[in-house]
Amino acid sequence: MKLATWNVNSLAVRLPQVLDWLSAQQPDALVLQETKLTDDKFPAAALVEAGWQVVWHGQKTYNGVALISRVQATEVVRNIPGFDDPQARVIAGSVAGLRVVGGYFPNGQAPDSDKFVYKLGWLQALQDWLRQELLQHPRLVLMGDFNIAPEDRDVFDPIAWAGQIHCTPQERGHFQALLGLGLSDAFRIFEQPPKSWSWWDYRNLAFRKNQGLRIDHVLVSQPLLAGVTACGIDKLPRKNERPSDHAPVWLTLAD
DNA sequence: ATGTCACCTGGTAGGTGA
Repeated sequence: MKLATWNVNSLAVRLPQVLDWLSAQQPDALVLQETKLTDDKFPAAALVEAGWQVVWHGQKTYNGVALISRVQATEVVRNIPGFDDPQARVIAGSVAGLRVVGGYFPNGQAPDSDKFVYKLGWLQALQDWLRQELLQHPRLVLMGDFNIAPEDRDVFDPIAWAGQIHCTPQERGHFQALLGLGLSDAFRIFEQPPKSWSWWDYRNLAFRKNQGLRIDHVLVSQPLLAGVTACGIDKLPRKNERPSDHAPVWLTLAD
């Protein structure tokens, strides 16, 4: 079984690349972030035509998430239950015996900004919800654009980024709190090449210089841990014409 | 190098967010 997450930075622009990637990789589920489409503009027909099922949760201009799967997702949840959020950042559904939670975590902009306050509140609400969700659905995968680099080895220049957004102790504390729920960072189950990133700024020739961050993650619950067979970052789409600034992160599980 | 990209409003650019 294969699962993946990809921040596409506008599905209107990246739909052809998503269709190509689905065709090549044949995942059981792919969660998208930053679709940047209202629900009425979502390209469901094109995905269904290609043989996929999809549920989505969007808004105007910003954010927006989707869950694409070979089998129709059930028990679909949009946003964090009980957390009143005007921003479309979460979609969850049950696929092939797994609870799949896709999230576009707030960026936070800067540690002294209002957006950072929102980010921390959102992270707390996510944690509180997932604690309950794991009781209902022990076989759970949380994946998406976390906008958190968990450790210094996830940052191309940890000295320059120390205390900056994505790297603050508060954000990293929240990441650890998610692990404390019994989740594991699938990427770190395996030996990985050093300087593995999932995002490279469009500016500064960052991809060419491999100056990036690992901020897109796949976390698996304890009952799934022993069945994880591989996890990686697919840099190929980042080399496309008109790429997203993020690369897909994928996971394989024994059936 | 504050060097890009995507989207909005409202207009043939400027602002916002990432």
